[in-house]
Amino acid sequence: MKASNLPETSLDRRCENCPVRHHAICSVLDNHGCHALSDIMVHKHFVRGQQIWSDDDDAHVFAIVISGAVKLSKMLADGRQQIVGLLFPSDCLGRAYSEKQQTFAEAATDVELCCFPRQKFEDVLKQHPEVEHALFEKTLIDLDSTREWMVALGRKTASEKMASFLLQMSHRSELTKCPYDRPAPELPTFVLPLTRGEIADYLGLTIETVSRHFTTLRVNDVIRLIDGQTVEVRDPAALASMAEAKD
Amino acid sequence: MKASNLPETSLDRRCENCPVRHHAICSVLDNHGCHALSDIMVHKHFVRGQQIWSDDDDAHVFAIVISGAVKLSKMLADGRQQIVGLLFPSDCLGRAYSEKQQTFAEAATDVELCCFPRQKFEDVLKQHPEVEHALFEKTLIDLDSTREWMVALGRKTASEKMASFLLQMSHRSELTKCPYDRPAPELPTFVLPLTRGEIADYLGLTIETVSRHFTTLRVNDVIRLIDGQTVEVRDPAALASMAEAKD
DNA sequence: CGTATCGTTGATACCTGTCAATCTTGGTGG
DNA sequence: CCACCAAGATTGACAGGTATCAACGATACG
Repeated sequence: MKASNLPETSLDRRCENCPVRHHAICSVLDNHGCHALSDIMVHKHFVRGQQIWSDDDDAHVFAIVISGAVKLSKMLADGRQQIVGLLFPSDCLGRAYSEKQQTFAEAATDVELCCFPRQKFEDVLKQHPEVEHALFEKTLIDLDSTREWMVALGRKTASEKMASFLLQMSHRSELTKCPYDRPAPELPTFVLPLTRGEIADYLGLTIETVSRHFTTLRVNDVIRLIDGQTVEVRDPAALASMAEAKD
Repeated sequence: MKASNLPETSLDRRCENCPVRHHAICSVLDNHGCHALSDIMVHKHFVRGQQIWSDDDDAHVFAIVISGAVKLSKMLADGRQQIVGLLFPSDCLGRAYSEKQQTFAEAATDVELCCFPRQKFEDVLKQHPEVEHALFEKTLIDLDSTREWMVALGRKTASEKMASFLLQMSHRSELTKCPYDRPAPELPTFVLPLTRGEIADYLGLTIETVSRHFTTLRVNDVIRLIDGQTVEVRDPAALASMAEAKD
């Protein structure tokens, strides 16, 4: 799908009502200090598959994910692709202090972003060191999880990668659920934000291998595929043990 | 090799004479401001193979690499290992703002470190925002190169990985050479800081595969192995083209 | 209802891992 | 000085996991 340089709607949404107000880096600001950000903020919507920026675009935007999922990817000259990061609500999007983006960014689902002009955003970072510090800590956590994923890419088998991925998605979906929504112990269920091809690009596998392992997990009753995108984890313990050791 | 909790010599070295003074994060401080760091600094030596900290150690040390190479790695329960980062002079070592290390750190060669107690180092970061900013920018660069390496782990073939690794080592060695040392155009030559097994753990391959590809590169006259650890790149262009596309 | 996209399944090939033997190198001690 | 040994590196034979190529099925959409 094609990118549009000037994406769609621009809502005037108040920070006080923002669903990620208390989880994103702006949580270190009080409502007054938050004006520094809200003054330069623009909300934008992207539809599934829409490019947010491309590899060699100038890095003139910085954003916070409000809803949906964004995939960061890199490509080799011959088209092989690797997804190097998945971003969910409250995560930050964009490379501060660089003139160039180093990755592609694409909406994996429909996405709502809180966007800032990068230059102005960096001015805010300078004026509000506590925001820069929050962004720094988030970056350190990103680096930790990126390194964790390197172990999967370099050392895990296909089925271990699949199990690790499904666990990761399962945990991520728990975070966004309100605990009061699930009073009783149910089986973890979530909607995959990626197609089979994207999962393959995330795991360093092919579509066919991903599909085959979905089938294996299904026939072994570890998961149930409710509609191809919706996964119910029927045996969380099995999935967890598969993530680190061969079955 | 075993770790020693209190590594060896503690030199009293002046920052002014430090070989990484103008490349590490302390370069943003003038000689006066540098006292904040030098007051809490201790130089330590580690021999090749010595553990600097282990996976579940408390993160009570932060350091700058002065000489040598450090490998950061992660392990799976069954012993499979993945090197997630290589650190060279002027690079930073240690996880700020975390109580726990998330990786192993081991001296890949004999190493000299400029060590700080983490808590005191974080105090310096608080008092000198320009140092925290420098560390933040270094962390962003780390994240960029980590993501770049994910592409290699997930999507490149063994020979592409080998070529990428050798190019990376070649470029890194150029950085540490004084330009005046090599007035004439010579073939790039460098000493590998890693054993075959460590290279395998970095590339997500086995020792045997690494060794076979070294042999292939040698018989194709792309590289020359001077003594097993010392590599002369006889055909840099071929190496560069191998790094991204199958031969 | 045709078409496009995505996903599944099958047959086969090949790259890399595994297992094992041999070679090289460096260090140690008789 | 040389024999011996340990660790690392190389090479070979073989197996297996994943990629590749291809066909088919499912779903959504106009």
